[in-house]
Amino acid sequence: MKIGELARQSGLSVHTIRYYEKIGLLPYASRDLSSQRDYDASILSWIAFLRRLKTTGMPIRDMLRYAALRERGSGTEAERRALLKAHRDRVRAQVTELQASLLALDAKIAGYAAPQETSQQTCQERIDDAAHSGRGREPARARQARAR
Amino acid sequence: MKIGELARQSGLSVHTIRYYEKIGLLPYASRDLSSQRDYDASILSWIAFLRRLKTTGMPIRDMLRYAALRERGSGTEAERRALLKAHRDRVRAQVTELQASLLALDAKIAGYAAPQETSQQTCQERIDDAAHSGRGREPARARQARAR
DNA sequence: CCTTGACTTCGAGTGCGCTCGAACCTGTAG
DNA sequence: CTACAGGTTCGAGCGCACTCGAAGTCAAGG
Repeated sequence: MKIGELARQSGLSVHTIRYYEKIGLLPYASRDLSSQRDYDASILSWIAFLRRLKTTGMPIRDMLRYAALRERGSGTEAERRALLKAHRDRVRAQVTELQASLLALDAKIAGYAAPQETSQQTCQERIDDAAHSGRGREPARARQARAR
Repeated sequence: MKIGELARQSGLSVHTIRYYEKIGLLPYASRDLSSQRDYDASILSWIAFLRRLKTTGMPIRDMLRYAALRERGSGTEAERRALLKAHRDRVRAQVTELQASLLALDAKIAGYAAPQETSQQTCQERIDDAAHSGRGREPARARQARAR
């Protein structure tokens, strides 16, 4: 499988695949006669796993640690396992945090009365949301910077 | 409250507070005689809310939209509500995805036998993890780039 | 009077994870 | 033969969200 095909099948861009190889996330791919990368389909499951790590928020430098252990092969299982366990714990904590935030968001949304369903405006400011409590400050100041 | 105190109480750095004001996430703070920012304690709940949005992965440009609506005051409730609902849906989807990933991680970890508890090395490679399946590729290539 | 420390503005720098473009090579189809 | 679709390497650039440093102001304490 050449790089374009792998890109199609894996969902990574060709650029990203080469980038991943360069930094060591993907093993150095063997090249054919004209030095084009030739991939085995088995790489797909590794990429899928990398995607899992990525979507769960693992930084690349940690994926690199795992990838290096994998490259080293057997004898590194305990370490890989420990790495994943630590990551799993972080993900669990993150899920817990997100769930708490969901409750907070639900409450906040409920605070903004229903839009058509019941009434138009009720007790929004009871939840918090009081931006204008201060004195008359500079009204028309430029005050934008980046904010693209 | 001066900026240093707000930094202490909010957990943001002084630099970040000024940055947030500059881009419009925090309202322009009134200044005292020597043009030092003077904050009302009520800003703390707004910062706490911003933190919620941030920890749930909302990009700053979206927080800016919300902040702008808040600044405009009443009449923007429906829009704010819609914004939060859309965000909540994304967070929910993310939680679902993370939970699926947790299952995958659990399975992967289980694949790496127990470290002391049962045996030392069992059926790791059945799960996937076969880095070395190819031909003899360049063994000692430089191949590091960034990877800080 | 002088130091200290907290504040001010401004613009530049950082770390991450890509993303892109330039310049070049190669195999196949028309 | 030529065009073209793919591939190659290399280094530069980008978007995000800060983070920092320089140079200056100001009020209170010794």
